[in-house]
Amino acid sequence: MQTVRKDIHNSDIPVLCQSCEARHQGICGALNPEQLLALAKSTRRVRKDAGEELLADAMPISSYANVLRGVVKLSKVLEDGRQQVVGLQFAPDLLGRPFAAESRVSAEAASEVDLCLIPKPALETLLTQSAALEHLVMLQALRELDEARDWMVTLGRKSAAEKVASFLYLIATHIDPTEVEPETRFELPLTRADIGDFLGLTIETVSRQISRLKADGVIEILGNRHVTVPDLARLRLRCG
Amino acid sequence: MQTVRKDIHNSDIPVLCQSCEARHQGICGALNPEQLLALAKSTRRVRKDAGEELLADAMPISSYANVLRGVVKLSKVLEDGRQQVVGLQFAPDLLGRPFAAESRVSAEAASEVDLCLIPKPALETLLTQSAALEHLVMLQALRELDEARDWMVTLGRKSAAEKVASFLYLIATHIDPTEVEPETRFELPLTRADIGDFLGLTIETVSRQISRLKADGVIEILGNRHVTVPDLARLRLRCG
DNA sequence: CGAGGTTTTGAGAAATGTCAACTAGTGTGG
DNA sequence: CCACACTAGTTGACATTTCTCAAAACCTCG
Repeated sequence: MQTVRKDIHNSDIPVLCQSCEARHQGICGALNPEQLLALAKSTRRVRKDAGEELLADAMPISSYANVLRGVVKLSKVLEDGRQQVVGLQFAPDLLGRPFAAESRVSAEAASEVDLCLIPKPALETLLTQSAALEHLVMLQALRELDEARDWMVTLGRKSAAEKVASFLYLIATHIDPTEVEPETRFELPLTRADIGDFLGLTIETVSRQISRLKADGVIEILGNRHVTVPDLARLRLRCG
Repeated sequence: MQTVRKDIHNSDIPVLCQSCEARHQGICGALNPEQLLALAKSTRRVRKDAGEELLADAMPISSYANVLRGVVKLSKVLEDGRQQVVGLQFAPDLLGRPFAAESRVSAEAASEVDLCLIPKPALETLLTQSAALEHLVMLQALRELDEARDWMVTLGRKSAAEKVASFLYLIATHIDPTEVEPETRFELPLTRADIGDFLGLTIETVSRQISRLKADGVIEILGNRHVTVPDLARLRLRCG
């Protein structure tokens, strides 16, 4: 069987890629061992601290990157400084807009993140060679489109209370890439300011709604960031 | 030269496709004459009136469709009935979520529209055969993602006045698929209720903001739908 | 011309934003 | 290891925006 053969011939697979999330669920899963080996020659693993800028709006892109750990915040800024977070990326998403000379968003490490940098030409060469890879990239784009549209409903039609509940639910269901089940305990990867920019609310309104959820027993909070959700269904009910 | 040859051999191209927008700027441009001919055998042109439902959320999809004329409204509805328009499609967009068994949005003709229906299996067969076609479909998905993210900024961070101005600007720049320049006179393809659902506002707020733009001389309105924008730069300024 | 639906306008209510003060974490240097 | 300083988060009072409900005006179409 193919899958067994693959495991037996694990030595074909670059060491760094062997346990890599991107190979199992991310775009590298589309590559055969030779392609993976060729790609691994030009990739580079880097760790970024929370707050570091990864990609600036309207700046030329030199690299794509697989998100291996942590959360990346994608945002757009109006001339007068108003900011909107337009997406979050979790492992094993591919970071960077394919087939564009420059980014249309800015990307920032929301938490500490590990990235696998892929030089732009390396990925684009592979994309022309592998229809399977291009297909996976398209599927990610379609998934991000679905997520963006879901979020538009939250931004346009939900109350502040529903927005905050929706955000917490989103994090619970996405924070752990290896786990299919939502998490009941997690660290918030975003500051209150970031949450506000994601939800189209002020920092104060976010804080008040979190306090309310806490008072109502829907969530527990330890320190500022550590959240426990005793009953996910109850949180889900608050999402509108 | 390829392009000249193509024009000389126009007889290879199905009659209905010859003047079709989708062949020039849409996804059919990726097909060679044989593929186009094969596809044309199973496509069907239909006209839909404003308000007709084209695709229901969570319903199985049997067809894709090229939008040839008019405006299609994509929307999502919350359990309690709150609605959010998550996108508008203009000619020559492809309607329908590729590689999904069911739609995640509902689609409705916002104005009278002409569609070229493509049976799901026909398009999906072609997609596996033509990397060029899949590439165009991906580019449309990426463009829609960019548009969705732009709109998230409008939904999350703009005032009601800026939202309405942004909407009018969007229509002015997209209503005519053959024209690169924004239009200064056009028919609004959406009712006030639809505009409200697109902007996350009530019908009354939309109306008030339109009245304000009219009073300020930024736009002129004849009847309920016919809009003239004497100075697009002035409208652009109101978009925030 | 009239009926039905759509749009506009007004007045008051509710939600969210703003500004300011206060509190609680977090990290650093003695 | 503790104390201090700094940043992030919370809470309160008030302002502003947007929503809600109601009525009137306006189109569109038969």
